[in-house]
Amino acid sequence: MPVITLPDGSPRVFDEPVSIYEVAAAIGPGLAKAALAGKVDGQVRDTSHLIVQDAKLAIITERDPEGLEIIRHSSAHLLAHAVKQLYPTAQVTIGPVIDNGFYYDFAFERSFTPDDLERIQARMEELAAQDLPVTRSVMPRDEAVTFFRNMGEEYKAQIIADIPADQDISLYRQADFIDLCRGPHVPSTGRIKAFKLMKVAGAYWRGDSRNEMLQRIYGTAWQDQKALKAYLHRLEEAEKRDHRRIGKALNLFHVQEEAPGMVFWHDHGWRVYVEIQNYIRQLLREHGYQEIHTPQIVDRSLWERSGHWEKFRADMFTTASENRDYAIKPMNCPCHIQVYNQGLKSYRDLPLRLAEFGSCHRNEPSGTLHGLMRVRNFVQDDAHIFCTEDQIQPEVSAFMDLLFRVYGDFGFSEVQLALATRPEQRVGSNDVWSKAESALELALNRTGLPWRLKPGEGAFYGPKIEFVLRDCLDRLWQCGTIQVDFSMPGRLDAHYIAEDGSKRVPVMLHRAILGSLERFIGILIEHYAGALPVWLAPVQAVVLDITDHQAAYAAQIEKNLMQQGFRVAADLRNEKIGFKIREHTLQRIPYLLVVGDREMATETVAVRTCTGKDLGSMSLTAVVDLLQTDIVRRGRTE
RNA sequence: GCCCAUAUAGCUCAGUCGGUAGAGCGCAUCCUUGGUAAGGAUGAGGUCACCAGUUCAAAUCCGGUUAUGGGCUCCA
Repeated sequence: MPVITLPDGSPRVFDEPVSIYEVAAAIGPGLAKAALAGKVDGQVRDTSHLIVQDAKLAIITERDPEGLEIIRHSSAHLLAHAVKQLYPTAQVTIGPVIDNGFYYDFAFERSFTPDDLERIQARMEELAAQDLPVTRSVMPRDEAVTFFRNMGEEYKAQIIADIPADQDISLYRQADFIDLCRGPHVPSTGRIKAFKLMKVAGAYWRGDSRNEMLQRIYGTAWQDQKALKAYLHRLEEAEKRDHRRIGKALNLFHVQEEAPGMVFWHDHGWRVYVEIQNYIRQLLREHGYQEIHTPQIVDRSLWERSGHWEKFRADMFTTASENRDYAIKPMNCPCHIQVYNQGLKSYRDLPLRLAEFGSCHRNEPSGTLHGLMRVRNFVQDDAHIFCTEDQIQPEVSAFMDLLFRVYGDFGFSEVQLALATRPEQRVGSNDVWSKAESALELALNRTGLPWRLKPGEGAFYGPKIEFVLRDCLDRLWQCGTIQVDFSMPGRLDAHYIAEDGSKRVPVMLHRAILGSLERFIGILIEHYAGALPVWLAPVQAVVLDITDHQAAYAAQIEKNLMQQGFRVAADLRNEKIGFKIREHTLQRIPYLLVVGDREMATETVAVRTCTGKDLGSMSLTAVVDLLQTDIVRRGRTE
């Protein structure tokens, strides 16, 4: 006599064990039709699941997040079903749910082509239209291994063999297709109504590059066609924001074959770069940092002592001259320790904060390069803080204050924080690790913001905090970091004389707010869709004459604003005003200053914004105020 | 680095069955002096990424190289 309690608290009494479907049907035929699964005492189950005892039950439909997840999971099965029908020699492996969709990895003797994808999609649609019932069964583990091995599914058999022997294995069947799966799944294939196969890609068996390469088919799935269309539309919008496309359209930078992973910055892109650098430079100076500059090419002996030559040689560019080997620096810290080591340091010198916009090169694998986001040559807003163990917490807190200020100035209001703690392989005593970890924890708690713990994910040389930004398309970007380093100062003989006269090794904090400037600019371009705020815009205003009667007046305004430090240009071409406005609007110039005979007579300009708003005529002083206000506000909307 | 795809004019892209290359935008010249997202005419511009091969003939078919794109892996 199970009593089922529904989410609104109302009880339903049944005479005998009931399935979730039957409970839904008892509530109403509409709900029975909509039910995808049920949550029984917090556990998501198939609609066929039999409830024998009193339980809390929530019926899951496509409107619930769990419902959508089930649809995606079942879509992966539908994909595997279609592939097995069309290509019987393909072997199935795994097919999980991912953000916005699913994928399934197959082992197949040849590559899937885009044509195959179309055939598979069509077959999936047929199978969905047949509304095949999906049924669950259970089998002992060893039996399941034999079962799949007999079907020729070696990979599945391997997966099952890794499951503890005493555990039963659940299988899901739809028509002639049967797959190992934890479930739950939709009651029948007709419930999968909106999906699209997106692409084929290689993926290693069990994610290990030593294993064979499988073929992964990605798909997206939604509760209905409308949501699918909205998602595909979002993808198109994201593509329009692609920084590579905008970088070309706005003439910001280019890359070419002869320098893979390295950027040729053009005038307008470099203006943004320099503006950001100067902003950070000024801020660091205000916060007690010293800016230094160290060599890019350094003898291998330094990299041997730092440990890089042994561990990361393949990732460094090297060069040689007169029988000496050199490496092009992949990071600044070993050089910063060389600056620290000039002159004996006292505890009174600490904390010592050394910053550098150092050009670093890393020989990243060719397949990972991606526009500005993943490059081989980059500059970070990098700095190293040399301090005592007791100074870790105040330094980290001061850094975080600075970081939130910077992110705010760039228009990012949402920042996620995470603390990565000691990994298995590490240097330094447990005492020192505990001290550093609790210092970071304290600094995190001081912010009053939630943060996530990533146990074991710290570097071998110390724990770290990671800062992740969310952009306007809800994408996440890890930019900032602060890492405690117990290792490198000692390796490179950094010392200070403590209060008691003893010689000690300082702790080093590696820290960056923006990370790679190249990547950060890529993020900004996509975040703003190229329409950078006035303080960063390569050209802040363009003066446009209506006819060449006003050319001299327009040129004079351009010169005036330029002399006041603004980035302006004049467009005096013999073109219609509408044409010029269109062009500069597409170039995302924040303000267009139009001058005709009327403006010339009254010594004003007519101001139009990038978004098409007409601000009317105003004097040059008013324009300066307008620009100045925007620049001071930076990326803050309030 | 690995898997798949792609590479044609400055840009975005067509190019069928293998028969010596096309559009729009941009650029140049001329006309037009026009008040808030494209005025008109004419013209120039390509060793079809690179290297080899099949063929009477290759942008097109085969192989290789490089780069790019999407993933995987890596990320001090």
